[in-house]
Amino acid sequence: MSRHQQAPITDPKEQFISYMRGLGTRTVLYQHGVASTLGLYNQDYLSVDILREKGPITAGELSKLTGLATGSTTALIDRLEKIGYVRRQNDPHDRRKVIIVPAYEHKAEVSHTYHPLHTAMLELASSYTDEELALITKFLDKASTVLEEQIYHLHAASQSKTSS
Amino acid sequence: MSRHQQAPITDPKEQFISYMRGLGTRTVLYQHGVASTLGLYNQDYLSVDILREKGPITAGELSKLTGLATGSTTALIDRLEKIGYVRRQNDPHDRRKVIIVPAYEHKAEVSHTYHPLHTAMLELASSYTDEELALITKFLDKASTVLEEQIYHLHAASQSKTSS
DNA sequence: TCAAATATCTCGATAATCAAGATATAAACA
DNA sequence: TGTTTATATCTTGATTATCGAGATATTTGA
Repeated sequence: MSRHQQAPITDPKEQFISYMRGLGTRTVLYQHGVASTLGLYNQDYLSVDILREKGPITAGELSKLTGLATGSTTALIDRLEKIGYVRRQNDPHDRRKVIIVPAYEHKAEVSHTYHPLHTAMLELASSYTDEELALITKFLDKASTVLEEQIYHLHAASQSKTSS
Repeated sequence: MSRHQQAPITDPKEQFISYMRGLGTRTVLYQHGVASTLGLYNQDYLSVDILREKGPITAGELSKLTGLATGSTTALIDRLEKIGYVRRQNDPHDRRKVIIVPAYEHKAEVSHTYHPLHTAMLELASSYTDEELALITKFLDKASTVLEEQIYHLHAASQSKTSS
């Protein structure tokens, strides 16, 4: 995906931001591609990704994180449960809550889709010194924190919009 | 979004990859949040993003990049055209082709959603020396290239799967 | 104890998306 | 030059994700 002819960015910080955006778009497209490869809808694959990171969470938490209505989340979980990617479990502390437990580790096709990017990223990491890699990793951590805050504010804004 | 209790990652390269994944998930969630704020479907917002980077492209190219069927792409373009985000233009070199021209720059609400993240990223960039920022920017460039290659391979695989 | 709040699922309506097909145009071939 | 094949985009009917409202069960707070 080539960039069209805009005014060339000369400020290093603006250039940095432009590359962050480019990486963002490719990330989304990559995830869509993996979802399609696995025969999953985009939100289904995103949920797999969330569960991979967070481990077992409630249906309601998944609904909040994905931004889906609770009914859509139920349907999504049904789909994932049907193909063996998750299972539902009762919460012994709160009988209203349903815990969604990831179960896709046993699914070879899931790790199979991760593998090529994993290898390519290992190779990219290998091109840096230990110090450089540490700097980059720390940067990724900080960038993630920035995005989390932005996501939080977007949600807060839509909450207050809803109640007004 | 906190990480659940996995075995702590000790290898720096594996840690790097883990943070890349975390950033990826937040990126997708952030984009969904912005789309929702703008009242756009996720694919609509992604298309705005693609057009922002690539400038005017044909309907078919947009279909390929988003992975949407051509009919869905037509409907998507209809929606964006309806709210003034894009306009259709004939290609003088090939009368079959329709060029999709971005027109959302005039839409204040679009730049308004970019603004908070832009500011936060400027601030993050400011915490680095010139050399560090250059290293990070170059890294982002390379990571994007890796993702592009992976996207390409995913598409190639699904093409060959289709024709078999 | 009762009322209010919370969690998840059910349900009917809306609309995105798919695949097949239609139509116009361009490229390739005889 | 004319015909056949390929390409580009839109149309169409079917499928299904998603929404918002509502139902039911459980928990919390007064």
